[in-house]
Amino acid sequence: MPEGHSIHRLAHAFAELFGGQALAVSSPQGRFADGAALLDGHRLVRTDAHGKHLFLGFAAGRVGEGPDGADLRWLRVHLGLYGSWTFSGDSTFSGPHAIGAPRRRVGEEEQAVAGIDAAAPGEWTPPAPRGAVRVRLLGTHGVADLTGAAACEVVTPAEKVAVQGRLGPDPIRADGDGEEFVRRAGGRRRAIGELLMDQEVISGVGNIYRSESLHRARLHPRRLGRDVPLARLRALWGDLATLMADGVATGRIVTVDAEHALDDAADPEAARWYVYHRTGRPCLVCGARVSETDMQGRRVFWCSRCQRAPRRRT
DNA sequence: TTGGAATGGACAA
DNA sequence: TGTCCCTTCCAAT
Repeated sequence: MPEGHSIHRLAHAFAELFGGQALAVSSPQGRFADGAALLDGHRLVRTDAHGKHLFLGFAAGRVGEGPDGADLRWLRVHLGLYGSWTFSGDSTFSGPHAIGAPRRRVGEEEQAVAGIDAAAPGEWTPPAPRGAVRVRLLGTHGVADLTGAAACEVVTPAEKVAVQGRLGPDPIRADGDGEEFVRRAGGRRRAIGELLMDQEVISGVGNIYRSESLHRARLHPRRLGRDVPLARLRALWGDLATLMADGVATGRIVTVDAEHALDDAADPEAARWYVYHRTGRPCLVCGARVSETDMQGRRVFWCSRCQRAPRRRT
């Protein structure tokens, strides 16, 4: 799935494209029909993102049926590994684009959906759903279709709070607390490569940011949390905050500093990432071959020279 | 035509 | 630890 930066971009996109509008909510696929009925005709009034969870807040009352009230109905969406949102709309919509599509090809960007021309306002009609669309949100000028999500449900404000309470600090959020990350990761007997992927320790980090931030920090993925000095954990948090904020701004994960970027036509990924999906290729910093191993069912990459292996414990 | 793999995670044993 | 779920799409048959 897209990592945390994409979810924050989605929260911004929904606020810009649909904020304040009463939306027609449906489930073309049918598997979310009950949830869609709870939201249909309600105004989207808030959006939020925490880690990889997207929250869309709808006013409790339908338009014209009494006050909105303080209570919101939140649509909680977790894209999982293959979920995606696809947007399209008229010429006043910010162009048809998909955010968070499954990235079959590594390095693929958020891309415009081909073959859809922007229509003038009033002449636009929503396209037929493509694929198994779990939820369709239809506004005045555009539509957003959700497919493949691992989680999609309507929750109460209290339930939203409960979900967030289980999540670790998010480096992208204003309330993201680096010291909380240090507390949750420091002293732990688990590998730092596992801790970074544990959403209760830090939320929003995915498989690319994991390998890349550890390389930038010169930390081996198997180094135990308790063996990482607190100052280096703080630095790791700070670097992730910078990298992920950049990801929110650009929609791309780019972790290679300019001084290390290669202009190699045979290896276009070389300009973006130090080690991710670069097994056997030279490290951009030292030239040693990039290594790969499995860590809890996911691939993790590192440079065997820049990131020294921890001493074995028995 | 089939089958992995893809930037996750919940749950059972 | 393993299993399962959700969808897409390209490489290998």
